[in-house]
Amino acid sequence: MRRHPSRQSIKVAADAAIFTVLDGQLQALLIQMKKRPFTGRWAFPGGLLADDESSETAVCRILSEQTGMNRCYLKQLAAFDDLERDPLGRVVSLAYFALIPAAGLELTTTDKYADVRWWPVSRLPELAYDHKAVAGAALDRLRAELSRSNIAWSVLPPAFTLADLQRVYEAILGRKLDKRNFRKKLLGLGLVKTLGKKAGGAHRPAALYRFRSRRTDTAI
Amino acid sequence: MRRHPSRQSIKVAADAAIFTVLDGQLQALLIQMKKRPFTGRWAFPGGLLADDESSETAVCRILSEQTGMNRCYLKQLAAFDDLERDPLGRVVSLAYFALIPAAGLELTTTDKYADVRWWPVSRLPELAYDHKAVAGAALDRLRAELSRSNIAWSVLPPAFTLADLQRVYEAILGRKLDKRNFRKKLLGLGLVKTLGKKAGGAHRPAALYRFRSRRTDTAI
DNA sequence: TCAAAAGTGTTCCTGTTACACCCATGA
DNA sequence: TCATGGGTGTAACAGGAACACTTTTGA
Repeated sequence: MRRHPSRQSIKVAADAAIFTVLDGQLQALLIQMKKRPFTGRWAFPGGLLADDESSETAVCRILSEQTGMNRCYLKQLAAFDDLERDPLGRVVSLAYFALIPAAGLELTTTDKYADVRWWPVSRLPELAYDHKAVAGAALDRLRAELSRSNIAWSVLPPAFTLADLQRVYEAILGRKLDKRNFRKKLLGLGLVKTLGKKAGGAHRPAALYRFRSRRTDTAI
Repeated sequence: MRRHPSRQSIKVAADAAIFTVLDGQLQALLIQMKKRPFTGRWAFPGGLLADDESSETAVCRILSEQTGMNRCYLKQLAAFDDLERDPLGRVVSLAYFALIPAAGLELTTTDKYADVRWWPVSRLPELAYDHKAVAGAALDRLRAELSRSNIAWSVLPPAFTLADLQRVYEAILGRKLDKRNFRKKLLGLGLVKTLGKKAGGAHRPAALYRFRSRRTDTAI
């Protein structure tokens, strides 16, 4: 029996698990809650959808409001719908994830939140709602995408060295990679193209590369 | 600005893309709509969540009501939330998918629907809502799961031959597989265990196998 | 004895891993 | 001249794909 569908009182929210590579570490963008019952806890940015908004539109608006972040390419992660995930009422959350460059992003939040900042994923604080599960799923997915797509591109500037790229991979995967194998594979994929030389630090300059295609596509 | 969240009027539904292998073909379970504007069109079983139901509970209830199907192990596919996906109002759909045995399932629907039946995925009728996109995503996912998990188990009886298993793989993937490679790989995985002999048809009897573990787990 | 499906190995190719040394530069 | 990070090749291995004949049975 369908039970009073016209009186359904479930709300729909969107949450965003945003990652970057900063200081050689994979980091996640979290906001600190003010309102009860999660006062002081950290959470992924998120909020309810407007009636005339798709979840993807909503998550972009919410990110802009709660973190100061604009423009991003998000992918849908999953729906989270445990009955008890929000103690204040029944809310189904559509979670998105993305990898973005931290450089040039000025983090600012509203007075509804106490703070916004990057947290290394290896040392996340206690999270509100069911965001620990969201974080786990997003991390798994991000790592899976890394080998299946060119998602790493989104975290790098237009020109970069292969060592830069390798550091991004290592930060996301959380383990060291072999330099020769990494270069062989990446160059073999033909996704990057060499440019000139880098006036590098105090040592031998590294070759600079750029991506052949700039879009973050699924499946190489 | 969050726009009147307390007055949000989005509804949440769950849809189920159920597949089986029947007559050597991959088939999908569809119901035929009566109500406008999709009168006569076919759709995946689905409906609104009750307030106290998780989407997974809801999809099981809905399947039981609309198709007569009980007990199933569903996996979440994705959320579909185009603003225009339901012409009667804003409905976000959480789509699930599963592979089940057709044998022993008596298909029955309610008077809200005109019919329920299996349709070969190679010749699906025109679908209601955005169910064409749901079907595409479910098929992609089903095929991906096939090589990553033991999902094929759910479509087979307790005892089966390797030829049976191969036919299931071929039906789902939509292409022929090499017999020797298939057997080598499957036996190498150590997921199946031999039993006795089959009093097969008019020819050499095939060895029977059973699954070592009966549960449909992700990742072999 | 024949028709039909069951069963069986090897070779090739490709992609992944492990591994150590020389090069170019600025300080 | 030296410290530092940049850059390079090869051998072993594993997994996937192609490919054809013999075996067992009931009719």
